[in-house]
Order: sequence, then C-alpha cells, then structure tokens
Amino acid sequence: VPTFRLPTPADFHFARDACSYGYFLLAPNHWSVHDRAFTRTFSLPGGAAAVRITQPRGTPLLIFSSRSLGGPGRAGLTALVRRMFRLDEDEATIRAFHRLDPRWRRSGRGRLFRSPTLFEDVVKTVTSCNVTWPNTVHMNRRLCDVLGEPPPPGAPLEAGHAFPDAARLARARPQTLRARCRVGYRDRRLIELARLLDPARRGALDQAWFEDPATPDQQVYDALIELTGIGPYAAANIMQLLGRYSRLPLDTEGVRYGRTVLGYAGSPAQVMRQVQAHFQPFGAHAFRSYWFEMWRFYEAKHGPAHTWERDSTGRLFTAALLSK
DNA sequence: GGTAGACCTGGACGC
DNA sequence: GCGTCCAGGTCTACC
Repeated sequence: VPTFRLPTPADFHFARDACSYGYFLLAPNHWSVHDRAFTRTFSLPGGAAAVRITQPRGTPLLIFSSRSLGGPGRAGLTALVRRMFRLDEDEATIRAFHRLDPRWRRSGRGRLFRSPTLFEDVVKTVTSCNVTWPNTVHMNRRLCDVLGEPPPPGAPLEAGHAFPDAARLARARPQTLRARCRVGYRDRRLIELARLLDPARRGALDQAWFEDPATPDQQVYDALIELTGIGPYAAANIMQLLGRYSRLPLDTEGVRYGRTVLGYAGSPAQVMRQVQAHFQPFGAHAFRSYWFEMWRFYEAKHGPAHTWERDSTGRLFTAALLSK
C-alpha cells in the first residue's frame, strides 16, 4: 500500500510540531515550506523507501511511500513516524505541562520533534557538540550521503539517502568518518556509540530500559554520562529526546539566552545555575518551557519555523543569531 | 572537588 | 588565495 493514513492527537499541529526542534533541518529530514510536506528516506525491512508526509487540514497524517510496503514494512514505518512526531505522548501529560506553564495552553504547543530512532538522536546530539550549526548540518548530510541507504528509483528529488543505521555505522572505519563525513575527532566515539546501540551486537545497551518511563531519570543520566562523547550537555539533551524533560541541556547558546534575555550575569557556570533555577518551577516539564521560550524568540525574528528553508534560514539558525 | 589545554572543522577576518 | 584566529562540548591530566 503506497499511501496510508495515521490519526494524530487533537493537540497535534503538523507544521508547527514537525518543525519544533532543530533536528527537522538535519539530513535526511527535509521540510518543504511550500507544500508543508515532510520527506525523508527510511531504511525499512525489504529496503529503503522515500516517504512523504502531509496533513491536510482536519485529517489524519497522509503517508505516501515511494514503493509498496508489505505489512511489516508499514508497521515499521508507522512506529518510526509515531516516534518522530511523539504521537504516543499522552494528551494528559501535555495538559499537565500546560497547567504548570499556561503560556502554551491556548496554542496547545507541547510536542517536540525528534528522530525516528534513539541511535539517530544520539548521533545528532554528538554531531551538534563543539561545532557551529552549519557544521552540524554538514556532518549529518555527509553521514547520510556516504553511509546511508540510497533512495529507491523514482523517489522524489528532495529524498536523499537514509540515515545510516547503527549496524552500518558500527562497521565504518574511523578514517572514512573523518575524511569523508568530516566528523573530526568524533570518529571513534561515533563508532563506539553505534556498537553500543546496535541491538544485534553482544554487549549492546538495553534501549528499552532507557525508553521505559519506570526507569528513574537519575539512572538514565548516570548511564548516559558514562558513554564516550556524552557529557552533561549531551546527556541532558538525549534525556529530553527520550521524553525526560526535567534537566536543561545548557550550552553556550543557553548561557547567551540567560545573559541577553533573562538578564543574568557571571561566569558561564554561574549563568547556567541561574537559568536552571529560573526554569525549576516547571519541574518535570522544565525543558519544554525553556525550549518553547527560546523557540518563540527565534520565531519572532525569523518567522514560524515551518517557513524556514533548510538551505537558507535553516543554515543561519545558530547561536550567533541571538546576538544579532 | 575544580580546571587548563587539546581535540577538529568550517567560517570569518586580515593581508 | 593564503594564513591566522575563533566557536563549540568533552576528555584527559593535573591540581
């Protein structure tokens, strides 16, 4: 079946929620401003499929695949799309967030975009550390082009290669990652993370344990910070990507926001502590309050994120933006 | 317990 | 063009 429908929660707003976190601008994701369509190639059982997703007003998501999917292919794709758009997040949880932070109640904003897999979220987090945004954009593009499965014949032009899965990245040579994907010193760290996140490998991490809401936040944080290339910022960011919003991943951009918008002063570490304290009243939802507040700030300058072209505004979207 | 310096890349800047 | 400097988290070594 090349096209099928997927119902969404009542609060879900496709253009707004697909474009609610910077990763929507990173390959293999592609957002078409003109068509309000999300396109990317997925590696699925039976091979790659280029997938285009739209949501005409008042209807379920319309999911078009460039090739026929069997039952397992369709089920697999559905699970990946649900994870990306966080369709499984309970509406009651969103309401609880709005009770704590009523600024977003009227619009219903609450869901954040993420990757279809934890592995891709981890790689995107590591490739966003210690680099400027255009470099992150470049690394993700190269990882897909060099290691990802190509789109099947007849796929839409904007559908590039899929994101490489953990097994593929785990087999890559450090020199390949460094020379062709331009990831620099992250080469070995990425390979080691891929080995830990490839479920087929002995000694792989138990991803279900990380995703399980019953696992305490502190234990998840402690486990993440043990991993190579994952420090306090990356661990907190992976936690929000796992739906654990109590910690703020504070980078230099967060510090800049603390200084210029919230008016805090002092060393970076002092400003970080003040920003943490500022958002503490939002408790288990702190990251959403922090992020939507910053996002609103960007959107006030550049218009709604769903109008950002990946190759123009989307490239400018960087820490330096706040100082302009 | 905290912190100085190295790690890489791409972009900005000076010549 | 070509060289130099800088931004950006994490890690290691050293207090």
